[in-house]
Amino acid sequence: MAQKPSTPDSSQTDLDQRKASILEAVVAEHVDTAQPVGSSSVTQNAKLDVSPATVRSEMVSLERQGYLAQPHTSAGRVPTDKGYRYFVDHLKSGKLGAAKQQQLSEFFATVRGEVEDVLEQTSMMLSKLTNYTSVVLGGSSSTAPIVSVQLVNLDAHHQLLVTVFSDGTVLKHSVLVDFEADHTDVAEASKQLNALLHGTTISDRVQVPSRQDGVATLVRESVAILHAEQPTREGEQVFIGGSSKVAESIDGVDNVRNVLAILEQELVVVSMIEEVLAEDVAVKIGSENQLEPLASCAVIVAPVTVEGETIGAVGLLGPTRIKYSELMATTRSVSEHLTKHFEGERDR
Amino acid sequence: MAQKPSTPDSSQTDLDQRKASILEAVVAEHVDTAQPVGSSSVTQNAKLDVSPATVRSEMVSLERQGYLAQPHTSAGRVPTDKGYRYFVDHLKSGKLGAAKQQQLSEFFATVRGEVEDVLEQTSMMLSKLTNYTSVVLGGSSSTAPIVSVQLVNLDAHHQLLVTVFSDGTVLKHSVLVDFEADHTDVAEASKQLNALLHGTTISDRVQVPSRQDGVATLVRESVAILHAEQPTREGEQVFIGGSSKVAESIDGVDNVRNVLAILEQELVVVSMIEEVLAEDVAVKIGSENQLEPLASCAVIVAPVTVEGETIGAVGLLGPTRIKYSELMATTRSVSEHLTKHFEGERDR
DNA sequence: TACTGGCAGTCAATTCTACCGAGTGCCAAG
DNA sequence: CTTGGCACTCGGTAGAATTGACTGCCAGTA
Repeated sequence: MAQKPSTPDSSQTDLDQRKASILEAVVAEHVDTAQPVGSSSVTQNAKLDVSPATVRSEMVSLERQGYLAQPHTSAGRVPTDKGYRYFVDHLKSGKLGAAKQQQLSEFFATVRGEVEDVLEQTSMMLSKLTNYTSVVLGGSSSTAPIVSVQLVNLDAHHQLLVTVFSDGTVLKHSVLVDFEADHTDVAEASKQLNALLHGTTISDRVQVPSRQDGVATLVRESVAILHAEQPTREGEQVFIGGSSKVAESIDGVDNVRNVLAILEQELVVVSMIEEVLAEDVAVKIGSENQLEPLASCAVIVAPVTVEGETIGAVGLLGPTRIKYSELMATTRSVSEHLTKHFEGERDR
Repeated sequence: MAQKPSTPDSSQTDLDQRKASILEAVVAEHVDTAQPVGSSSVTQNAKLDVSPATVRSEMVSLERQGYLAQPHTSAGRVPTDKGYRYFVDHLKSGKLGAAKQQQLSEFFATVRGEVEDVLEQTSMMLSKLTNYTSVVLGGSSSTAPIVSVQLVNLDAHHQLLVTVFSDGTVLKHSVLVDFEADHTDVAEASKQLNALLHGTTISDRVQVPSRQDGVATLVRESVAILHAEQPTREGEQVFIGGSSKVAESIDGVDNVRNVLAILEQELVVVSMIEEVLAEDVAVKIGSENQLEPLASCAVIVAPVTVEGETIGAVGLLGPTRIKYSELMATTRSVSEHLTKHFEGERDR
C-alpha cells in the first residue's frame, strides 16, 4: 500500500483529472470563505459526479502528496503552498472583468505628470482597485539619454550635480572636492560636462580630461559619480500603495507587524521583487518567498518593459488565499498599461 | 452634597495638590501597565500618606470633574484625554536620559547627504529610538535663494523646469505651451530665467517680460509656476518612519487599519501636523485630534526652525498611553539637532 | 472636619462542563 | 472502484460557577 498505482506514473509531478478538479474546488472555496473545506461541499461545487466518500479518499491521497493539509482532525482541508502552486501553474490565464478593464483604461487615459507621480498614483490606484497592498518599482537610474548636466555651487568645497534625463528624470548628487572652487571654475566645469555628456546615457563611457587643474578635477569627479550610478541600482524608486490593507488581509498582529516592517525597508522590497522577476515567475506563494515573515503571503509581480528593457515592475502583496486568476490578470494589465504609457511618452 | 467646598474655588480649572498627585500616579501606572489602576496601588506609588479609602473618595471627585474614567464598576480608573491633558500641561519639561542623548548626538554627528536623505534617516532613527511611528516634515518649497533655473526640452510642447536652491533642494515642474518651441527658444528662455531669478526666493516677485513671442511666454509661464509653489505648500515632503509600530502600539485591527490609512495620505498628515503647530501646542491627545480615527492616539510635534522660520517639523504618533515626558524631550531634542544641522549647512 | 478600616456589592475575566455538529477514517456491500 | 453507513474526534459555543480586583458607603476615631 506504499505506492498507489491508480494512474501509471502520474503521481509524482502531475495529478489525474479528478484530483486536479478536487484541488481546484478546495482552493476556490477556501479563497472564498477562508474556512477549511470539507468533502461534501467539494462534491457540490466541483462538477464531479462522485460521492463525498470518494472525494475523501482522494483528499487523503492529495494530503499525502502535500497538496492539502488538515488544521486538525475533523476539520476540512486547506490548500498548502504546494497546492496553491499547482493551482496557479495550471491556471489558464484568466481575463479581466470588463468593469475593471474600463477603470484601468480610464485611469491611464487621465493620468498626467512626472514619472514619479504616475508611478505613485498607479500604486495607489492598484491598491484601491484590488484591496491589497501594491508595490510599484520604477525607473532605476534612467537609461534615457542625458539632456542637461549642471554643477551648482553650494560652497567652496561642495557642489551639487544636477542631471536631467530626456524622460524627465532628475538626479542630484553631492560632489566634494578638496580644493577651493570658485564660481567661474564651476561654471566652466558645468559647460564642459554638458558638452561631454549631452546625449549619452549613464552606461556610455566618455573621455574625461586628465589635466590636474580644478575644472578638470570637477569634471572627472562628476562623471565618475554619474557612472557609479549604474551598478549599484541606487536611485531605484519604490512606491507602496495601501499598506493599510495589510492590516485587513493578513491576520495575526505579529504577522502584520512583520510584513509592514519589511515594506518599510525599501531595499528589501526591491530585492524581493527582483528575485521574483529573475526566476521568471510571476507569483511567489508563502514559503516560496525567501523572507521568512512573508510565509503567509503571496506576491504577484509583472515587469514593465520598454523596448525590451525591464525598467520597472508592478506587484501585489496579499495573503496566500487570494484570487490568483483575477489578480494576476490585473497585475499584468497594469504593467502593460504602464509599458504603453512610457513608450508613448518616449515617442512624443 | 452637590458642591464640595474642600478647597475654595480650586475645583474648576485647577486641582489641589493631592488630587494632582493622585492623577499623576494614575497616569504613570496606567502608561506602564496598560491596566486600570486601583486606589491601593496609588497609595503605594504616590508619595502620599493616606489610606486607599481617602484616595478613593478623591478619585470619585476626579472622575466627576472628568479627569478619570472607569471602564466599568469595580475596575480601577483610567485617565481620560482631559486627564492626560492636565498631566501634560503640568509636566515640568523632563530631561532626556544620557544614553539617548548620546545616541542622538552620534547619529547627527555621522549623518550625511542630501536634505531628503537626512530627513528620511532621521525619521527612521526616531522611530527606532522610541518604538513609535515618527513623522518628519521637511522643507516645503525652499525659502532659500535660487541658484539656478533651467528649462529642458522634452519635446516641442513640453518643457521641464528644473530649479535648484542654494540649500540643495531641487524642484521640477512640467511646463506646457501651446506653440512649438525649438531648442534655441528654450535655451534663450533658460538664460533669461536665470538672469531674472538667480538670487531671489520664490516669495520674491520679479518683473516678467510682457512680449508675446515664444521665449517671453516660456519665461512668464515658468515664473508663474514657481511662484504658485508658495501658497499651495505643494512639494512639502513627508517622511514616515516605522509605520509597522502602529501595529504594536495601537490595539484593535480596525484602529490600526484606520491609522495606517491616514498615514498613507500625506496631505492629511501635513495638515494634521500644521494644525498642531499652528496652535502652538506640542501635543494633541486623543479626541483633541480633528481626525476621528486618531481618537485613540497621541501626537507629539516639535517645529524645526532655521533663522526664525519654521522649515519643517518632527513628530511622533503613539497611543494616548505614552511616556509623554520622555517622548516630548526626545522630540524636542531631535528638532533642535535638526535645526542645528541645517543652520550648520547653511553657514558653511 | 478629615481620615480610616471594615464590609457588602459589582462585574469582568476565568474556568468548567456539557453539548453540538462538521467532518473524518474505516468498512462492508454493491 | 465506488458508495452509504457508522463510530469517532475535536473545535466552538453556551451557560453556570468561581474568583478576585475594585468600588462605595458608613460608622468610628483623631
